[in-house]
Amino acid sequence: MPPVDPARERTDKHDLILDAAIDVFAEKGFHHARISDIARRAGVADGTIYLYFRNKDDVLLTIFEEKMGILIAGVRVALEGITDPMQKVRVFARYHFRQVEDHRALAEVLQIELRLSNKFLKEYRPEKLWEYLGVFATIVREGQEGGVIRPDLDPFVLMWAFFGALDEIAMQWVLAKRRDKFSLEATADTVADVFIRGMAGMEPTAGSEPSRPRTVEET
Amino acid sequence: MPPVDPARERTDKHDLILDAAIDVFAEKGFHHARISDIARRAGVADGTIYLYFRNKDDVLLTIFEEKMGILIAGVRVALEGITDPMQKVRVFARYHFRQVEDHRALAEVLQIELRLSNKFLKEYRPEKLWEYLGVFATIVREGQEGGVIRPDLDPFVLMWAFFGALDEIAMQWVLAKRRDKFSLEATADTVADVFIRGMAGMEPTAGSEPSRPRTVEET
DNA sequence: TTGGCGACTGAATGGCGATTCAGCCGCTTA
DNA sequence: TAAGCGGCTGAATCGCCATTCAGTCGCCAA
Repeated sequence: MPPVDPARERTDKHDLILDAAIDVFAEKGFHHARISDIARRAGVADGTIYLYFRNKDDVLLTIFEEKMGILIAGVRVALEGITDPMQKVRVFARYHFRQVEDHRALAEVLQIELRLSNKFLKEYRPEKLWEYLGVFATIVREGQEGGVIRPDLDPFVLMWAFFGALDEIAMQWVLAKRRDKFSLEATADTVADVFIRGMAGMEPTAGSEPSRPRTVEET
Repeated sequence: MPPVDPARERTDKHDLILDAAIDVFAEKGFHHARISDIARRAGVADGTIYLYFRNKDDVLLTIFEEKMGILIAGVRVALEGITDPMQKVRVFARYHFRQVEDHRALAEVLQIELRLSNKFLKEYRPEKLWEYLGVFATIVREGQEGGVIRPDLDPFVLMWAFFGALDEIAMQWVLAKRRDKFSLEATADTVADVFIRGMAGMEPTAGSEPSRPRTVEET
């Protein structure tokens, strides 16, 4: 029986190639990955990839766009219903690291390979990344409006600093031989905790509980 | 008159090529940079580069090794004589950003291009980077021993977090079209300040002033 | 003056792998 | 049954550079 829905079939192959590409890029790096490697892993012919993507760069770009879109949607859901900005910071950190943990190969590609060339960092403006980071900047701004975060701190600087911290740690985790050497979740709490204390501005308004951060060691 | 010292002459060409390579890598990216580009900019023949370096990768690696060595020596000098760990954190951040500002092309190469492939992050262990970061970890450890930094924080996690924060901000600065859009020095103070407060374990010793950080917009 | 040497040159080589495209296959429709 | 078509194939092409190496140049020592 032929595929009931050709569009569905099409989508399948598109995803099949992307997933294969994530694995191959993670394993060999973008430049050392051959189109034929991706094709073989996806179980299609080399030429088929060009029916779905303009070229090799386009494959990488598409991975970024599609996966970041999922990430952004996910973090918004994770933050839903939380009102305390400080708690939001902690949830953001945990969410970020959980994604890294659950999608190791993807994390590797995004972290290492996307920083790979001018193509992706100079010419190409990663809107999706900004959108993701913007979620954090918004948390900071809300915290400042609510009086729990010092108003003299620039939300954008904090956003970059926080993301940089998470990203660097994730990078080390990804690169580490023994992935179990340290727990990303505990680390998320440590980082969130340092930022929370560092950003805290004044006595929290009565009613919004202080949400004392837990540290890694603390029980 | 022939060069008095042949070794000196040799060194000159070695450096000439490295400096040219830094410019070219920064401009076009490692993979799009051609050996002939470097040669032309250095004013030597293509083949000459192979008299001084094993291959193209070796040129990049050498840039990293040599320049990181200078960076490490420099930060140690900058920290000399400072005893307050918190002050050291601030000086570290300022030093880091000053280097980025003063050696824009180099910063671009180290930040963007060194993250470029498995070659440099998986197979190659950047000892020099660890040595540089280790300086920060030592500051933290000393602060913990002196009782000014909470002892429950892992120095290595802090080290990565702090470096990640600095690095991400530097990256944004390097990528920014308008380099004068924000001052790296003011930003250094903001980041250092957040970390200092975040790591602080007890009432600051009398005498160490809180040093309110400036924000980007603030003049 | 000649021979030899080290530093340097830059055109030619060679390999690699992204991209192309002529054609196949299986299904649908007339 | 035949013609048409969309999706797919994968071997051949082709451009791009990193790397090589035969040869040049200037200098010195014999």
